[in-house]
Amino acid sequence: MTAFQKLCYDTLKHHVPAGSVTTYGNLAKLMKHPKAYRAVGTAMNKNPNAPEVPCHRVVKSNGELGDYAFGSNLKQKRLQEEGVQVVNNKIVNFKDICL
DNA sequence: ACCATGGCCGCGT
DNA sequence: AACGCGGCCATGG
Repeated sequence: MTAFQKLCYDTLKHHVPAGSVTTYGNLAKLMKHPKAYRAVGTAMNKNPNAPEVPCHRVVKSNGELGDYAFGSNLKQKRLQEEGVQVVNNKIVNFKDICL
């Protein structure tokens, strides 16, 4: 496990509660690596222990689900179980629940 | 050390 | 509103 990955997982775990979501780009900013959003996706893909580490709460900047290591269908399921509405592969009220 | 690839982003057309 | 395109950066071969 690299330091960068640990930073991703910790930041995510501490900054994004159930019921809300964030984006790869935003998570990168929170880590003080504003331009590493792409690398964040790579890290999420490695995804050590989901859903312990809530990588399913990280979505695209346009409100679409984005991908998921275990299938975007499962990502949607996980989100809905936390009360996040998803319709047509997009987050409902994205602007309101995105940090 | 080099190259390619990805759970991406924003801008321009 | 839908593409295309270049930029960015950690990983793996």
